[in-house]
Amino acid sequence: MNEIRVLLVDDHPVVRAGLTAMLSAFEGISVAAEAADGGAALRELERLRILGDDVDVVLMDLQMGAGMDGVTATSRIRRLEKPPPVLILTTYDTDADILAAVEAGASGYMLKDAPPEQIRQAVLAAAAGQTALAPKAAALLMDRISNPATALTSREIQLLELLATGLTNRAMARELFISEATVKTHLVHIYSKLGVDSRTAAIAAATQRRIIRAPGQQA
Amino acid sequence: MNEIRVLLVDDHPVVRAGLTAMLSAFEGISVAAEAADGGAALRELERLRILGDDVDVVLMDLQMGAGMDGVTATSRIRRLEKPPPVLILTTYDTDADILAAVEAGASGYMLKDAPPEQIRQAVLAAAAGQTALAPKAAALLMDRISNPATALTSREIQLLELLATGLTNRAMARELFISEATVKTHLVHIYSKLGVDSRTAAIAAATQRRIIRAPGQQA
DNA sequence: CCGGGTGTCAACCATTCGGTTGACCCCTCG
DNA sequence: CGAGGGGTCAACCGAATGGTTGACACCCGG
Repeated sequence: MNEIRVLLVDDHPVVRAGLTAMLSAFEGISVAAEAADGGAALRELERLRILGDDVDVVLMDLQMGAGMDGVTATSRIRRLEKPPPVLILTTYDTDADILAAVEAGASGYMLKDAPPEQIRQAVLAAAAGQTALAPKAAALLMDRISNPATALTSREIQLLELLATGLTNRAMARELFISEATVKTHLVHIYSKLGVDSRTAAIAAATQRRIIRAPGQQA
Repeated sequence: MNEIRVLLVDDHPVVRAGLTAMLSAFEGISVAAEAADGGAALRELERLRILGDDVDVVLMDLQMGAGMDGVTATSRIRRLEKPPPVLILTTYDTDADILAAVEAGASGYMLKDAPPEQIRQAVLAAAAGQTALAPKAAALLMDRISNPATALTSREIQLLELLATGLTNRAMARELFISEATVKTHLVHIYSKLGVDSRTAAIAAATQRRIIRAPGQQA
């Protein structure tokens, strides 16, 4: 059978080198190209397509130091014609990251500290059109379905992230291009879902449950 | 001349593979051993010493999924007899990370997104007993020396910790057996020292600089 | 002994925040 | 097509917060 051709997207040369070494060591997998950010990834895909030389799986990091981030890149890729499956391979497993990735159209979510064999399995699954989820990611999505009442929407999580950076309602409104009234509405919903009654308590609860990352934990 | 022998400490197999591939490609550098966390690193060092086969540089990640973290491991290593230089190679460049690493006795601080050549230079510098700092790390240390006026009092830190749990001023006052007025006074001082102007921003700033620990952030 | 930092407290005021009600649009799913 | 959920917005009110000024007591070190 044909080799599975992978496009690596990660801003760290070290990680790209590691994945290249790791994946190339496996039978049936080869690294077709690398990119340091989302924009470069899209250009690579375009270039390879012109060569009639498509990739079977995109292996994408979420956090990029600069340029287009992984979520944006994933949704862009998924809007191409006949898009390749995008397998997220990242460091974190917070609700916010997982949800954003899945909503962007990722077909899998793996963590970088996974053993090589698991990463290989995930690449094979993605190439076959299946999904491969890290346990935390799978659990989160299951919980979403069974218990959507206490689940925050992605918009609410987005707000929560801004909240945790210390922004005022007005600043968040400007950031999200919505009115201050809407921000307050969202906050009320967030409070009730988290069982708190103030913004600081919401931050505490959200970081505690790892719904968001504590500020400073992020790139 | 002799090869520079490196001990890799990183919890991600992917990163270890990448560094091994990258460093081995350079003339004069070889990877003597790998470890997945601080404890394993110390055991590796011990083992290699018994074999009379010391390493020249320890390349250490700060964030470990489990086991001894990089800062602890660094200070332990530096307390050995004739300790090898420890070069931090990590993802983040927050104040707290850099300061903790330097205080633990690291002889360098590099970021994983650095180009291979810079990493090579840093390893060579560390092996030669010199220091190698990423630009942001260097800038931070300079700033610390010139501007130490941002130190919080222990009472203020105490308040900050309560603040991060989401308490109101009244609740903090009750907790500390002081009046609400005093709480507000402290808060104003905290704001000015942290360069913020709201409680949520104070939490963000304080967790970012690891003046306090984010609630529930222990992994 | 006095200056300065720390911790404490009070009164005041403008702003923001928390919470509610009600409303509209859009999409999806039954 | 209708119901429901998500997202958006507005107006309102009481409560909390932020910001200021001024004050007092304590302790340390010059």
